[in-house]
Amino acid sequence: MSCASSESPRRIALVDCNNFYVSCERVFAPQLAHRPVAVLSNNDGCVVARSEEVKALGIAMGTPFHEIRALVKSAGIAVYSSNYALYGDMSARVMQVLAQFTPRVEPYSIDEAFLHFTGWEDARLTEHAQHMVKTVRRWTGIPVSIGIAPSKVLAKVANRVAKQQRLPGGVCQLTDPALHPAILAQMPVGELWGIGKRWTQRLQALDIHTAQQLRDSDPSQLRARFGVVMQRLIYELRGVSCLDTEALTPPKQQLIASRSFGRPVTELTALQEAVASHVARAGVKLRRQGSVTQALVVFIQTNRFKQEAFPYHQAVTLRLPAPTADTGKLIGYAVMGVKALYRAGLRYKKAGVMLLNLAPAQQIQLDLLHPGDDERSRRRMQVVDQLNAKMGNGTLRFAREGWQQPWQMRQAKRSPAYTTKWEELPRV
DNA sequence: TCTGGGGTCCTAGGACCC
DNA sequence: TCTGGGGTCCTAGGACCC
Repeated sequence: MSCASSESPRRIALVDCNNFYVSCERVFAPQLAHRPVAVLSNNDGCVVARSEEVKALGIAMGTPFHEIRALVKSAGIAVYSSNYALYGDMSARVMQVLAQFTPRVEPYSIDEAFLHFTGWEDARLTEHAQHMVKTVRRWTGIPVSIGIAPSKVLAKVANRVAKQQRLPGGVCQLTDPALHPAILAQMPVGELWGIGKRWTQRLQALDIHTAQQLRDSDPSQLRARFGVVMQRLIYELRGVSCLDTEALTPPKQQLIASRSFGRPVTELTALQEAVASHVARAGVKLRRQGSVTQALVVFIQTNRFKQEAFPYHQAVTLRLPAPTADTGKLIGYAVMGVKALYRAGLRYKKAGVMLLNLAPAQQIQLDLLHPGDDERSRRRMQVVDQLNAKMGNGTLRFAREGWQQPWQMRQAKRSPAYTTKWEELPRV
């Protein structure tokens, strides 16, 4: 196992946007401040973001929306469908502001980034971070919290402390090891970054209940039981940085595009349309990162929550004769895959595709019998992508994606794409 | 009626090779 | 009568994350 050898100790800040999706909605709807606000997952299925007021009402992350309809009404909760055009754009703005404070920004998710301040004076870090919090708020409208520590896992812990205890300026600095035991002893082991449900149960069975107890456990013993990931986590808790600190996000190795349907789908052609449109979305992502794919997985499934007479959940993997980034070719394979999977008489709930074995378009092995995408194909896809980027998604699409698309997901309460569509600019 | 979508890393075991 | 040992690659599945 390779952990950081000690030159100067690492200083890692985790910047996390508070209730990110809710905060994005509030930026353009100031009347929502201090009101309970919730944002739903795709298809308006589950609650995926909650304002503090909603958390106080006892609504858990991931609660199915239909379970809380009554409460939504009685408590006057403002509910929104997910608006990824807005959240993605706001995320990019926040990251851009953060980049002004250090060149080493490592985005981790849509609402989080690790920033590297190794070599800075500890005495100046809190103040510097507080300045970041203020600047992000002023320039984007998004509130953030920051945790600073010698490792990523401890930076996560610090961030949680900053949020929970509402520390001044939204910042918690845990660079002094003397502060760690008291805080880790208060923290249930299951709330650590990297410890999920299963591991929590297994750790508790070993009488390890708090983060401090895990920190004090024997790393090699726990490695034998849980694997190297757990060993690294223990070192991270001890302030020894073991996790990668890559500044560059490497290209994805696989891409998934899938959706639940707004209502059950029974027809083969409708399933093929839906899958074709998922392929088109995956294709855009594929080309954006300059990759080609060598294998395609298609899957369709019935409603897993329902007692169906015939629960059906099947996938087929298609190895492509030559690597490609051409949506047209991929759709051709995908609709064949759907046909092979399709059983008449079932009510399908969800379908999707995965692109696997991605490789850089520049470095593919050439095959005399199965040449890859030719120049015409590349230029065609380039035109499609550019046009859709300029005129809006779906402006130019493949006929196989269908026109009416009655299977589209529900999105009844979506706010406007305030920042990415001219027609939807906010009026002042 | 209604229950999201998109990722990563690690490990174990089988196939195959020398 | 006898039937090794070690390496690599691939895949499936399990764990985790937001």
